[in-house]
Amino acid sequence: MINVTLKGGVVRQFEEGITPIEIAKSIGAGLAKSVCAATVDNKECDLRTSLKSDCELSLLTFDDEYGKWAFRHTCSHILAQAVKRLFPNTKLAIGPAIDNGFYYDFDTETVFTAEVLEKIEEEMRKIVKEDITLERFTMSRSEALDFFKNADEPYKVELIEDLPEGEEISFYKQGEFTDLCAGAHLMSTGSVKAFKLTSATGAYWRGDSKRKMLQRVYGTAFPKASMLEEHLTALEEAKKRDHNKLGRELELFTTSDLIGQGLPIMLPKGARMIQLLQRFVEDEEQRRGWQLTKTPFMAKSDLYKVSGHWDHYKDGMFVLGDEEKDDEVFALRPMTCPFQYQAYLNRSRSYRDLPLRYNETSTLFRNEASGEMHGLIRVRQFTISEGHLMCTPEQLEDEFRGCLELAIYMLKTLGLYEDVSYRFSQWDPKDREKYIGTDEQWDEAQGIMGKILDNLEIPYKIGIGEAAFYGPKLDIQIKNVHGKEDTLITIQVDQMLAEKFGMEYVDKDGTKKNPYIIHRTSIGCYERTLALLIEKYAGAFPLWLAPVQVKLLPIADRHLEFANQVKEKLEAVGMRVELDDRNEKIGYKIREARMQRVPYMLVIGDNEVADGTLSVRSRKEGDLGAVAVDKFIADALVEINTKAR
RNA sequence: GCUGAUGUGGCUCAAUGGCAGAGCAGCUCACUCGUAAUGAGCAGGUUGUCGGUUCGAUUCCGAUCAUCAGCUCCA
Repeated sequence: MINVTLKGGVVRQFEEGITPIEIAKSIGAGLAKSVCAATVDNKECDLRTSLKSDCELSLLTFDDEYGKWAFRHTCSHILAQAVKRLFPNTKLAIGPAIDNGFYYDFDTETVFTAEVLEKIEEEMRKIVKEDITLERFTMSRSEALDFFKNADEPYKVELIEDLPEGEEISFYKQGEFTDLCAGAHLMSTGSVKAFKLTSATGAYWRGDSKRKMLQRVYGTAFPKASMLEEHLTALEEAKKRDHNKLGRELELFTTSDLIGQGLPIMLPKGARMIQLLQRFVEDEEQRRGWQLTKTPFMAKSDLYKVSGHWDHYKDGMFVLGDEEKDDEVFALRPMTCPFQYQAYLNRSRSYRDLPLRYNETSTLFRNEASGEMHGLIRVRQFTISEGHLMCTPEQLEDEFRGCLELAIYMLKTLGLYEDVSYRFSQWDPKDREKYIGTDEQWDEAQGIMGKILDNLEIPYKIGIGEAAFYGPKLDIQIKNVHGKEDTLITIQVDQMLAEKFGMEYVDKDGTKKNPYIIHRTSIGCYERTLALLIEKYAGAFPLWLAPVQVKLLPIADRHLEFANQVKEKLEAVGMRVELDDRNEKIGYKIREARMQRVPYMLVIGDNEVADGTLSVRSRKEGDLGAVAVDKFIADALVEINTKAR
């Protein structure tokens, strides 16, 4: 007999070898039906695992992260089984659960069009109805290899070949379908009550663009139809916030086939917002001891040869001229680093000059591959709140913290702070040619940065192979409305480029040393940040950022004179005001102003003209009634200056 | 760059191997109106671009450009 500690600290005795599913059944039929996976002594495991000794057991349902994972993973097996039934020649690759769903990669001649996906769904419904039991069993590595060689599943063979010798390999079998698989699964296909295949796309085998492109089917699954329905509705709602749609509707930006891909045109309202952000950033940076530089948009190839960009980044640059034919070749800058270094090199530096903080509102050009552009998030020309900070080793930690605090201040002001996560981006020693510097330099830089991050108690995950070619990064990540993650802000530690450029300072003892350099952005790229703001606020921006803050809505022509007086008054204090002087009904004018997400609509009629008031309508709270003009202005200015939402 | 889908007035969407249509937006006129759409009229298109097949192409075929979903890459 063994003692099993259940939820709430209840200890119960069971026969040795009992499984979590049996324990769930002993507790209740309802739980046995809804349980998806388990943890034993906080280790995730399958419901079929036999328990050999005293342990702590949690039974996980769909409400638990890992339960969800097991549920959706099982659905990916159902998908694979259905595909194999319909298209027996299909070769299977991998099929994991992911955020909000699952996918499975297939190699097949059949193109998975929408109609084919419908057929596959139909077959999946049959498999669910058949309520097939999933059986877990194991094989040795060599048996497993033979099994998949016989089954003519080359991708599975490759996966097993990569596993260490002597490893016991687990399988799950459901009816005629058997798949290689670690991790937990449901007991039977019948539990997967609601699912949907959402899309089919291409995906490289093992994420390697040199290898074959497979077909990836994405789907999602829930225990109840109502939950699926809710999820799909939420996706539809999210689409309405998509900056690429909303930003165009609100006339913040547009694109032109004649100008080209990844080159958005900022329309007056979008340009105004970027100007507001830029002024805010430059002022705040100045307050924090940053000095503005203004450096050229292009340079001779020589500069990039010193920095290493020519060797490591040339494909990503717009090169002007032909290296073979021309005496001099120029390139548009993809980064500001080497330009600001030339500012540092303007004269000899002493330790007294450090830390030296250079910022710049810097437009960059990157020749992104054609399939990678997306709205304002991924573009070929963008403007970044750039900065490079030269300091001594002793100053590094404090200065790094200062950069991080600035970034956090920006995020909090924008209201994005709660939405970000941190990634410590490290190099990949297996991919040596992507980086400059020695192993020792990388170990040192990453060691220092790791220590700083730990001291600052930042909760980060590690991203191997995500470093810049010259050093590790702290990336502040954010997800867009579709759940896709991008880097919003980055802070990097670099101890290599100073040496390459001969950047030195004279230390107290009279010796020359290379400074550490922190590369950082405070608010990120204005285009990308704007995109995230559009999605965050669904276009209803905080008052300080709203391109139009107030719309004046006179009821009839005779109110125009007063409306114009109010307009002048508001503009005199710097407010952004529009006057809707068309011959339209007030309801119509309000409707339009609301669709433009204007924060305050001011209705002006006979009463207002007589009393010198404004009938204030807030986009959030609706009709607020009459307010004296001066009071409205005073309140609005407070709201703008506190950057309150 | 790769896989797949899409491309029809400013926007949302119809239609067809034989004169391209609607709603919204726009313009004009009337209405001067109190918190999410007043009515009437007018105008707006080389069906992304280039080429091919055809008596005839917006429709079929090819190329190209752009957009979307994803992969790879990346701020």
